[in-house]
Amino acid sequence: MSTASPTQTATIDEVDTRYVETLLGYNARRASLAVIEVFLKRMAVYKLRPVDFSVASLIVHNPGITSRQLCSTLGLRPPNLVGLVNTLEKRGLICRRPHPIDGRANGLHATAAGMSLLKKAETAAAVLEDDVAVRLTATERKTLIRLLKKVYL
Amino acid sequence: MSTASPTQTATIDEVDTRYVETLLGYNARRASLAVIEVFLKRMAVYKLRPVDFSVASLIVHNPGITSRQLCSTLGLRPPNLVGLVNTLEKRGLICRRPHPIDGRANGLHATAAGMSLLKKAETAAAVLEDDVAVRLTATERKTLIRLLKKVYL
DNA sequence: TATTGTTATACTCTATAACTATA
DNA sequence: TATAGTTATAGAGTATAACAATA
Repeated sequence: MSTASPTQTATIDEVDTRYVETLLGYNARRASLAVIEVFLKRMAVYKLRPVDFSVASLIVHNPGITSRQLCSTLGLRPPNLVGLVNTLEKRGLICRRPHPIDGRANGLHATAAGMSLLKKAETAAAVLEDDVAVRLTATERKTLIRLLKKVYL
Repeated sequence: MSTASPTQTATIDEVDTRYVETLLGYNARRASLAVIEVFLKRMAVYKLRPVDFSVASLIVHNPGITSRQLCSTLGLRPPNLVGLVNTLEKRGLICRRPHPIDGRANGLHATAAGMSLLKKAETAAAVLEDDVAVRLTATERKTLIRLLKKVYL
């Protein structure tokens, strides 16, 4: 009981976040945004947002991948991918080629410039992820990624 | 070298996602979106999006908290919080009261209806998080949350 | 002078409907 | 009839600038 004040007009000196911090969704979102924030700053020099980087990287590692396959893999809507691919193409990083089997589709391929940029970008990504995960040991980081996959895969 | 095809026109049967899946940022974002997707569906009955839930819950657990404190805690911009608080107030879930010390600020308080709704919503959140984390053991879930905090705190 | 809360507003991100060309 | 890619467009989310009231 003690000397309880009349609840009415309390002031909060330090916000009690204990409840929300028990939630997986809350923590996953906060961590995700923390990484993205650093990503945006560090990768600005390459003019690559997280989604651009994912798209370009998947094209590099999957020569001939189609837009449809990119959408399925990354959970994007086709109309929202068009602009991304157009921009990457205009920058000379990728090119559309006729699909060898399906006349409706285009195979997406990285250009030499695209492969060169992505190589640098992937190195930068590794560095920034090391920085973001500085409070985690190598083992903890592997564990974290393994457990995250169990949530969304 | 085997029978390598002229790289030019390959088709991708299965997308190779091994590289992006090594990235903490990629996995954190995918997991976050997976939880949010379920959250939106299950909490629609309470008309609470993740951000509404976080705001309302923090008000319940911190009677008299100010908008400014909510913004700092959740990483929101003040102009974007105004509408959220207005909506919660119009729904009769919270109320603004004059701040006991600072005449510029309002103390935010949950109404009886607000506390009642949040009690139900927090129960529903616990259930949906159990479902989302069904592939994780209780220990793994605790570990996951602990490691996520190491990323953003 | 600095801060809280607010309005107005712009920008980005995401979603839906509908069209074309091909399967 | 179904699917890949695209266009147009609407909606949601997030950002900055500027103002009144108070510290």
